[in-house]
Amino acid sequence: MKKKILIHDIAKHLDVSIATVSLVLNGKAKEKRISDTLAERVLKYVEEVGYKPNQLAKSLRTGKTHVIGLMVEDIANPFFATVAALIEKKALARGYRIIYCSTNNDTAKALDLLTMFQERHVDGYILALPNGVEDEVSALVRRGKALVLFDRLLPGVLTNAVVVDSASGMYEATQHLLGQGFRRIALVMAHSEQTQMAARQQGYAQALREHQLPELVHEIALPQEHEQIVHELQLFFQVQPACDAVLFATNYLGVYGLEALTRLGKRIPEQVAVVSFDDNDLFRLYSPPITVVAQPIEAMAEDIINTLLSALESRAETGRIVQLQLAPQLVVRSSSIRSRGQSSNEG
Amino acid sequence: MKKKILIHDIAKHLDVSIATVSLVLNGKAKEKRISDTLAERVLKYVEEVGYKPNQLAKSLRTGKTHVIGLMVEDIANPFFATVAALIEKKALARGYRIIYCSTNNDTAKALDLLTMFQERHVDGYILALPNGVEDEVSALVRRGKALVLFDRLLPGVLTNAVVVDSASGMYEATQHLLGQGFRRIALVMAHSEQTQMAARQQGYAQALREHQLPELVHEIALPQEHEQIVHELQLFFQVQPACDAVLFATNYLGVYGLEALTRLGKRIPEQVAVVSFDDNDLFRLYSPPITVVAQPIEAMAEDIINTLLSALESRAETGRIVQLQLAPQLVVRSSSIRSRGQSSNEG
DNA sequence: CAAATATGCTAAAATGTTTAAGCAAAATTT
DNA sequence: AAATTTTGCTTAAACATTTTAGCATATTTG
Repeated sequence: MKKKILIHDIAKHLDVSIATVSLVLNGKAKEKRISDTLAERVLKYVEEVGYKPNQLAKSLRTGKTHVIGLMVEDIANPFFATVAALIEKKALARGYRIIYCSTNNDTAKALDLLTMFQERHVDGYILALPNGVEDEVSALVRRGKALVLFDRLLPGVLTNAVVVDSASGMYEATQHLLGQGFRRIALVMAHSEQTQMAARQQGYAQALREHQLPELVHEIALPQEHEQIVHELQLFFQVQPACDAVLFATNYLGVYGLEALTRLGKRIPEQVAVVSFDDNDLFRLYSPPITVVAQPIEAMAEDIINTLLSALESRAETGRIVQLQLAPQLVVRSSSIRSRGQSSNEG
Repeated sequence: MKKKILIHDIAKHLDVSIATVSLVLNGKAKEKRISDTLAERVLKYVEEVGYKPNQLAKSLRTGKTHVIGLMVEDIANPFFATVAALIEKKALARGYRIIYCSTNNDTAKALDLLTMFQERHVDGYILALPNGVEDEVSALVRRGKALVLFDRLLPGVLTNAVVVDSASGMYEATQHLLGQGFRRIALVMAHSEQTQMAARQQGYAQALREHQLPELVHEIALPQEHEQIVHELQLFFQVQPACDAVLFATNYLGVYGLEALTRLGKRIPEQVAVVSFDDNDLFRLYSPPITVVAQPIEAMAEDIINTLLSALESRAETGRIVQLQLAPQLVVRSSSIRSRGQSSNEG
């Protein structure tokens, strides 16, 4: 087992000071007037023996870890998993590592994790949070930490954010159903104060209001057992037989909803038309394919990491706040809704 | 902005030495004969001002970070995402943090990430690796690092591992199809030397051999564009019209496969029966529901973290190697296979 | 009562870097 | 030739802890 090689060993072998080696390695050779010949000798030897500085020591001294903390609702949720995968990839390419955690929408857990991120001295924060952590996040903002919220905002916290325009996405989806002739349109959403949830309901409500139709909202309390939720939805669809279409506010609600409808033997869209927020494999390949409000995941990831990195790099101009609102896209899939006999698979 | 409080500040305020505070905080008060009264005073004041030791300094000094590096193939793959979420949860409960990364089955990226893990001084490694990193992993094992492989082994590397018995899972699945009367059974797998892939093919091959039936294997080269893969599968199913059933070796291949079959308008199971390794929402809710070889994800996560933590804690007995092989479960879903009269939504 | 032991704490080294400040020699200016 | 500037490097402090070795004082033992 070869001993770990230190900067000290490099210096000794080359018969120079530790400082010299460090300066060369950090690209400050010119600035600090280390001669080119020596700088090259150092680099060559470092390469030769494969010396890698101890990151812990480095971080302790500089206060930078090159680690970004990413907090999502649930890493097993395809939306968050995909965003996380993309962010990780883009961050890695820019020299940053990601450490990610799921809050499961639990305020206490989110607080714990925020503390953990601070203990780990993450350089920046990317956060999709439950409500109830406003104070802690405000404190981070006040301390000038690089931070960007995504998916949802935090009421009363003014900081960088990248979100999707949920309201107009849901408005469009509702309009689409109305355009297809549906009149009793239900909305299934998570019981939550989160901003994106509220916006989705708002978009739905507005479209119905414009047609002077009543709202039919069902809120699911979370977290709950899978089986429990499906059961609750089955009951809802039985008690609410009048509804001829349903909107699901998130992809997991859509999945549960399809399961409930399948169990009840309801035919889609003849008995109930279905539209969900968020796309996924199931909706795309289900028969009939499910129309969705798709989020621009790739663009979100790009915007998130860009916003964070520019916040990180421009330590000086602390005032700057970037708030981006991206447009979701209605992906209409069941072309044969309300029309019979069409058996074509559209592209 | 309040200044960060240090152990030094605590010591000064209580008029004791830094060493005393540190010893008390690390539970060595008794051992080092710090009086109970003083120990309590320290703890009380620490609590009062909310002092938290700097983890970087601590790690630098002790060599422990309480961080575990988890490497998966793709965090956006539901199997890995779920395993990751469970491991994270269990690790957190035992005082460890997880930092995870996706290799995308890219050897170079995996090597990079292994280096990154070492630079970050992770205490332990949980790894689902592509081939080609045997030497580096062997080096880690030799250096006595706490490590556990999962999902797949690494040829020639003898160390802790938690895997599923892919061969018998696939054998059972193939037997199931044979029992249903299918005779031209194809296997779609990823082109890869990975042990779990080989085992899956082997299970399939054995079942066919026992019935003296020919193998019909199609290997997909990865990584490749989504669209490209689906297209390739469409071609396969057109060129291979003789096959009456198909096994997919992973969940993402199953998803692509369903997409290809849907586009070709093939009816399942009348024209082609489908079984996939790995479960997911799509297979469960597809109509008809898809039979799968489900992996015991919860048990895997539990075994993985237990194996790792005991490796971490028993630094002494370095010889001990734990290799677990878990049984997958065939979940038969399409009860009506080979029976007619499914009046489905042909619209 | 001297010697040995126990008690309760502290000084300082160690962890592995970065970087501000500074110093001698060489080069340039006056 | 003295003064000044530039060059090329080094010294040592700082980052925030843990932990070994040890030092007084108090207590017990012989």
